[in-house]
Amino acid sequence: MPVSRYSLLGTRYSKTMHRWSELFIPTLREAPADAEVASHKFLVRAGYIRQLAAGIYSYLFLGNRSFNKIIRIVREEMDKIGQEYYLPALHPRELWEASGRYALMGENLFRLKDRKGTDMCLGMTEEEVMTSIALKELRSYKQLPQIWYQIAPKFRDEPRPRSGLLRVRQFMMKDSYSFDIDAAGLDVSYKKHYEAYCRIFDRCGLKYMVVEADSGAMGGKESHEFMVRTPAGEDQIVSCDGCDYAANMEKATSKLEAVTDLVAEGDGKPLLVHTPGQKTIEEVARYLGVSPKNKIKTLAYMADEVDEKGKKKSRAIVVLMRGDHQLNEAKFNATVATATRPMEEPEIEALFNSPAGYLGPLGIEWARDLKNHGGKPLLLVDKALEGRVNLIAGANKKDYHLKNLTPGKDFHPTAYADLRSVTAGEACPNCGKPLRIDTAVEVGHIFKLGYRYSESMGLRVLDRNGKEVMPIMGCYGIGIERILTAAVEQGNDNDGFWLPAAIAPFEVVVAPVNVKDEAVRNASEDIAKRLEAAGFDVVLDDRDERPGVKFKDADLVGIPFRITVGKKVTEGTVEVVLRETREVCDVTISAIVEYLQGVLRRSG
RNA sequence: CGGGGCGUAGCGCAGCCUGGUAGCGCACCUGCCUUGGGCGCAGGGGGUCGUAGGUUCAAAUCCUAUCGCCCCGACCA
Repeated sequence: MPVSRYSLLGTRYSKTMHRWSELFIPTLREAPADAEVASHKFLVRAGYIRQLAAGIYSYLFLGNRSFNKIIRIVREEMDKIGQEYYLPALHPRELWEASGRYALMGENLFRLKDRKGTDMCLGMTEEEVMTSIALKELRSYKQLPQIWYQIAPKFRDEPRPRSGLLRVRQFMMKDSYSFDIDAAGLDVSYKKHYEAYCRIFDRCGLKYMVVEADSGAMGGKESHEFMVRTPAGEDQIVSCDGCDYAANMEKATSKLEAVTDLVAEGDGKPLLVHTPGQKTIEEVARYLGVSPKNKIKTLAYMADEVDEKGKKKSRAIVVLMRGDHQLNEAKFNATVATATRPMEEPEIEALFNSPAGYLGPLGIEWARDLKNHGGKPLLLVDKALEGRVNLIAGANKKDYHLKNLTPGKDFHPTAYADLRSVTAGEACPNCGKPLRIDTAVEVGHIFKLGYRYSESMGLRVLDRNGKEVMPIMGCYGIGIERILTAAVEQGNDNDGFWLPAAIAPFEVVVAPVNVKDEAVRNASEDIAKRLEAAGFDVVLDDRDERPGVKFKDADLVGIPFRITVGKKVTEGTVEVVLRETREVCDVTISAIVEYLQGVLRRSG
């Protein structure tokens, strides 16, 4: 069977040759006005999707075919490492309260009531459901490890759905969960996912990169994101062309060039200097004739917390950065493990006894420890300031700054932490070459969860000594429509897009130039049938349309190969057109199957 | 949630300021014509002007409310 070729690609959709004239492929000459990004415009124009509501889309014939091909690849690879489940999307409130996420997820969780008035919600992910199964069923270390997954719709009431399929409210997700007896086991499950994900994205034809990611405030240890570079993306990733370093902005670091510290003035003690009207870092630096690198930027935040009794309390958190550096709020929030907001003017006055613009770390009693802070304000200092001397900061007095400030000597930070956003061109922490920053779409995420759910939901098994232990978990996600979206973003031009053959709705479109010409028509039918028999997903454009119409549609809808059947059939020849390069090649009709198999093998 | 924009035929838009017959291009239907890049000619169908209320002799147009969609920001295990 020539189908053996398909063990290579493994994407054959169904054993049916489709005739364009009988299909519903509503292509549009113009994109809807509200589409901004390329993938959104083209998927609508190509008749893949139609919008139902903000962030909610219907998949038409072509879209669904591509979608199913992606799912098939994901399923095949996941089946190699885990077991597929099918879990409900409709969850009882209690389940989410058990994990503490009912409150945590806030407005992003879709909530509804059943007829009896019972609170329900729509699943955003399935940690709770999977863990509850594990909770009821897993008893012994002998049953571990387990990897369970599903491919099912997820619901998130996003504050702002956008960019077509990139950020939506209902989407298809492959989510899997691993349960291991110990951290070493989790390492294995994690690695299996890492490798499976690489195979999945490779087979889907994506040019992706794997970046170190922040595991957030969830207490996880290790996390990687699978990213596809595209200007349409919402994430920023930092990477190095010189080595394989790559991380997202929340995690990225860089090697900083050494800074020349100022020489102490006077007796070396903090020295008050008059800086009338000079508020910004730039103004002060220029006024004093120093570089912003020798200045301290003082940022004031509040963490609003609610204690067990429901009482609100706010804690002041002050951050010191090098004058020319930007605070990364994700790093900051991860460090303090809570949500924060900038201080308001009265709060600044209350803590510093000074107007904004002249803030500094002196004269305030800071907490000694991040956890046991005793209600005192926290002073977090960015690592770039560690070891620096004779810096300049605000004096907490209008129109005055202080010179000769040395952290650890003149004031005592609660903690040093990496709080800085890397900027493009800084040196790679591994090899020193300049770093680049790109926007990207996150198509997959693997994450060592740890004991977050085992603990909150009370998951225990007996180990080989008969002792109760908490299994350790990992969770792993892939956004199905994001694969499609990223593929479209990755391959498009003015006329449309081309998908990698493995995820294209059809691999080949056979386009007879004139269906009223009997020789052309017969040859087209013959070619389409032979390709179909050889295992290709093929569509025959048998519409009685002018060639221009067929070519335009073929260019638009993402099919990677076109066979144009025209006058040259009388010589026994047709044209094979590669959509991506527009390379055209005359091929003998009798050799067409072998030819395409060869092309596919090279491109696939 | 803050800021901005838009809802008129399937799609893209004009008309609104200055109230008085609802229009254009594409798509669609019929016929003829044409057949290697959205061809041409002729004829034709299709719109509660997002919704509700108000002002007016008269509202797509002015006023109020409301719903929806898009963009920027905030948010995003």
